[in-house]
Amino acid sequence: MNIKLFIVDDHYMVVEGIKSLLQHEESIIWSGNAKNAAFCLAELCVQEPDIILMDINLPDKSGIDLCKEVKEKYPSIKIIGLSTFNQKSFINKMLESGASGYMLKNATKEEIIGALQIVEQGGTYLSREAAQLLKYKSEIPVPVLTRREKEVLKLIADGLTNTDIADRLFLSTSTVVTHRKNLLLKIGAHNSAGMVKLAIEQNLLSVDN
Amino acid sequence: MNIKLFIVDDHYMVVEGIKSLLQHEESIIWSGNAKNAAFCLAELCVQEPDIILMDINLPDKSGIDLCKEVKEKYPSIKIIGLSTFNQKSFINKMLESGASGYMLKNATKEEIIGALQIVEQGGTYLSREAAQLLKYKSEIPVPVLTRREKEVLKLIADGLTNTDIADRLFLSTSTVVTHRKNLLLKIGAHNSAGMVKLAIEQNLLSVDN
DNA sequence: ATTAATATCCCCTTTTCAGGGGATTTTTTT
DNA sequence: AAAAAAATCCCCTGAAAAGGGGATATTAAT
Repeated sequence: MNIKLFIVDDHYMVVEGIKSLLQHEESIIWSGNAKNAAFCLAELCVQEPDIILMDINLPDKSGIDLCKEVKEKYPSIKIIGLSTFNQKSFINKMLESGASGYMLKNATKEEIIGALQIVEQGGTYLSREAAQLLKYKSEIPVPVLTRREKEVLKLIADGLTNTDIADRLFLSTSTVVTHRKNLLLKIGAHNSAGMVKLAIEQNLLSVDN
Repeated sequence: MNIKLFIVDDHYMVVEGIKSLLQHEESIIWSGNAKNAAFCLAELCVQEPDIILMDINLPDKSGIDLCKEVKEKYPSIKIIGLSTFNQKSFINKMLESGASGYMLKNATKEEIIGALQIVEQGGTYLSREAAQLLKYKSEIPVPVLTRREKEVLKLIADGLTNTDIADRLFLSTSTVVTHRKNLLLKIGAHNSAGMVKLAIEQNLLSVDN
């Protein structure tokens, strides 16, 4: 069974590497590649592949959002997330967005081919590392924060006092304190300093880098 | 002038991609590749390349440390850091460790070749993004923390109180408070919550993920 | 040996936060 | 419409942090 493969990744050397690794595989047909989400969507109008290897960090849109969009418009296309990050939150988000797999960029040629075959047959592929990560951390649920809680958390992490935050959000200080308490409970921290770190680790908060 | 090129990266598709992109370049000779620091060092005993493209996140040792080690043992080998991260701290550390350049994995074939030529001629290559980053943020020096400050910072971020930290480190609470004040000053934060986020952004603190 | 940097520790005051309790109103979900 | 969730706001208390000042001892660099 031939698999038409498409790659979305702004890392040319990754695209070229996969092409090269798979060039002698007769069951895999090169469908194309795109360096960002927009080009990918434009290409899919012309020709639908069977499987997309999709980098999760694209320059113009997250792979997670692109995955959702592709699955809505082209439900039969299967998607494998591709990343250097072995983080549960990314893995979960990709799977929840409709991806059929998650592969790290350290995958060997054999692993790539194996993943493609599993996914083409309707299965779900997780790299060894990804599977391991989900196994050990599956008992620690990531808390669900309300919209307001997220706002307050961000401002706490920016170093604002309760009074500052109240002014910023046009609230009473009491309200902010309540949100802060709820955040501490949900995130499982004893104080705000510790909570900021945990929130970042749980991907509840993003950092500039 | 022929350049003997060696690559250190655990991402097979990256290695293969670069090989494939450069296969028709007559001035570039394939010296070899290694998937981690140990294999790299073993290969260098046998044959010295002119330039090493070195991933900064290796499985067994950071590229920064490997860079230092290689420059000490083989001063004539030139090193270009290779990464998906465009972060000032990584760039600075690689350059300080003796690297002659920093390249992102989104580099085109032309950019790779250009980088190799510049570095082979004794210059320093920075990708556009890296150069841009250093330009705009060059006025914000990353603070240098003392050994003790780093210890205290870590424990603050773990959510410990001053008293807890003092007990942990066998110090007076006053001492911990002094370190905490100095950290706030150095990192430019108004309180501990904000400081934790800034410290992570400035790569003064690492997070589990 | 001298100087500079780091580490250690203290005083005081004020501000801020965290813990515990409570409630009503508004919005969303069923 | 009813129930659930979110948002809002308050009371009190004590703990903790932040701001300002100071100092000496130890270690590292010159």
